[in-house]
Formats: sequence, C-alpha cells, structure tokens
Amino acid sequence: MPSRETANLFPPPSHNHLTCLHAAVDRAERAFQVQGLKLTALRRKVLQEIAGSHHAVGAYDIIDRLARKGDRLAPISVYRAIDALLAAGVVHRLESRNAFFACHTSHTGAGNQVILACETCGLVAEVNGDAIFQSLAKTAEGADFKPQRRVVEMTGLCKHCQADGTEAVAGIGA
Amino acid sequence: MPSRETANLFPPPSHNHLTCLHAAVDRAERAFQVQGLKLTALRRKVLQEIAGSHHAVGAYDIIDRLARKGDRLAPISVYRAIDALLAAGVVHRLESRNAFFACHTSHTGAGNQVILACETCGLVAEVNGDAIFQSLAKTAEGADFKPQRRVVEMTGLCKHCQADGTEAVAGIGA
DNA sequence: GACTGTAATGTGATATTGTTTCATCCTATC
DNA sequence: GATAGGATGAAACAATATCACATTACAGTC
Repeated sequence: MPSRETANLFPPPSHNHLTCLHAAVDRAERAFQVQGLKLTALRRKVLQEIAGSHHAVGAYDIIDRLARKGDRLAPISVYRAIDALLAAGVVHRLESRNAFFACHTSHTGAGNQVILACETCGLVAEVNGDAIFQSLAKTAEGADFKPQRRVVEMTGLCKHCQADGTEAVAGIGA
Repeated sequence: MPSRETANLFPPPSHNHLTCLHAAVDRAERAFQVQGLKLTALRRKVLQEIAGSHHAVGAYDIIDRLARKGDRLAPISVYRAIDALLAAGVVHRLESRNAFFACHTSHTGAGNQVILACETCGLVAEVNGDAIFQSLAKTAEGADFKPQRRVVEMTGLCKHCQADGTEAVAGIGA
C-alpha cells in the first residue's frame, strides 16, 4: 500500500520544487528557533543549495554553485554551515557518498529514518524505519553494544528509474 | 542469550590475534578460489594489514604500515587490492569512517550483516542482521524502490569499553 | 621458444573531501 | 562604548580517492 507515506517520496523531475524548497526553509526556521540557534544568512544560503533539489550534494558542489552566483566561500565556512544544519536536523549526511541532502519530510523522530538513494538519478528519500531501528536496538542489546549513531542507507533504483530504463531522468535538477 | 554467536564479537585486547589472522587469510584463500579470483602477493599483503586487527583501517594507514616494512605502495595499488578484497567479500568497508576492516566471522549470507563499531577502542564487529534486512526489503518494496547496496552500521560502545570507562582499551592493537 | 590476450601492477599527476589555525567581524548585553 | 561570545574569513594542510597510461606477469597456443 504505497499511499500517503510514500506518494511523494521520489517526486518526478516535473514537480514544482519551489514548494519543497520553501517548506524546507520554513521547517529550518522553526527548527533553529526551537533549539535556540540562528539560521544566519550563510546557513540559509547553504541550506538553499542543499534543499534546492532532492539530491545529495557534496560540500564542494555547494561551494561551486555559490561561486557561480558570485559568492565564493571557503570550504570551512560551508562545512561549518553544514554542521549547524546537521545539528538542527534539517539536513542529513549520506554516509555512503560523503554528501548531504535536505530533509524534505518533516519527520519528528530523532533520526529513525532509512535513507534511499537512487543510483541512476541521484534522488534521495527518507522513509520511516521504526521497525528497523527497533530491530537494530535488539541486535545491539544482544551484542552488549551501546549504540550511539546509526546509519541505515540503501542505494538502488527509484520507481521512476525502474520504469524509465536508465537515461531519461539522469542528472536533472530537483 | 548472547551465546556462541556473540561470544567473541569484541575480543579483548589480550586475545591471541594470530589465530584470527590466519583464519581470515585461510577464508580469503578459499573465497578467492571459489570465485575464480587470485589472491596475489599484493592482495595478501594488504589483507594481512587489514586483518591484522579487529579495527577498521584507512587505506593510507595500510600504505604507511607497509612502508614501514619497506614496501612503499602507491595509493592506487592499495585501492585496487582493497577492491579485489571487497569483491571477494573478505573485507568490508566502514562507510561512516571511510575505512576497511576484515571479515572475521565467516558469515555466509551475501552481506546481511550489521556492523558495530566502537567509538572508544575502534573495534569493529559484524553481527547477523537477517531480521533487519528483511525489514529493509519490505521498506524498499513499500517505496517502490529496488535496492542494490545496503549499509547498516552502528557506532557506540562495545562491552569492554562500557565496563572500562574510556581509557583502558583505547588504541590498542588486534 | 615466440606470440597473444588478459589480468595485475607501477608511476605520476590530480581530484575530492575535510580540518587546523589564527585573525576578524558582528551583535547582544552591560 | 566596552566587551564577551558566536559567527565568519583566509590560507594552508591533511586525508581520501581516482585517472591516464605504461609496464609486467602469466596462461594458453602455436
């Protein structure tokens, strides 16, 4: 039953991404405020680059994109902004690709999300993984292991790329 | 019931690691043979460095260690050896740390392993995660996602480091 | 033994990702 | 306006990974 929960997981390239972007920035505003942090101009700019698509982008991609807009930032500045965004929970890190993506889902749980990344078009989505994380907790317990950080990622083919063969969606924005 | 399966997950620093090392190399011999691959001298040397402990080691650690033994390898050579070892399934990559560790468990499943990495002593262990991977499969299905690679890692504290406080085990070999 | 095809390795350069260090700049508060 | 703390800037450096191309090792064949 891929219904409400999964309906917009992998939005087609044709969707109006401005809506997603605004929503992400709005959520960030609130998240920073709630946590007593500041969504500064720099952080906002970096967030906009990350949230500008549903793809994971590397730190140096962000630097390049901002540079093209006339805003040349040092790596450290971008990394610091990313750190703040990660801390606020509004972007996440895709470990298997050393890249970052915006949280477009407004999940409430503290990171009980499974990350799906399409190898063809690069889209990244989060889905609820409560069951998996419960199972992980049990596994840890059985191993006398006290977990701190958990990484659960899958790469593969999103529904669009399964349908399309391989070329159509590749490399397109949003 | 942390019994046979989990008993030696996180071997204490005092264990005789030569046994583990030999077992790992033996398994590698067989794995390469079964798959029609060659465990060449270079690959064996790289494997021995990785399997020389239960820690995850970076590619450049391997280079440094071999260099100290008089064997200076170019990064690409080490990476190629690592690729072969990964392909044979005798070492794994710890995505959350960009490092590699030897498979000391002789699991048969095609990667249905959860990786536990201790943040204090650096020990890495694999445990069976069939339930988790089944759950992942369901999650993927519900999202119309066709999974290819799956990454399930936890960092935290192993049983020794929970008991020891933090200093005792840190940084020690094997 | 010479020839050929393939896999493996070597070499040098370079790309990508991330951090350290230290100085400077806001900005809120007193 | 003094000042304390967080945020930013700049340059260098460190760690991780790959590219392009040349060379070598080896198995199979003639």
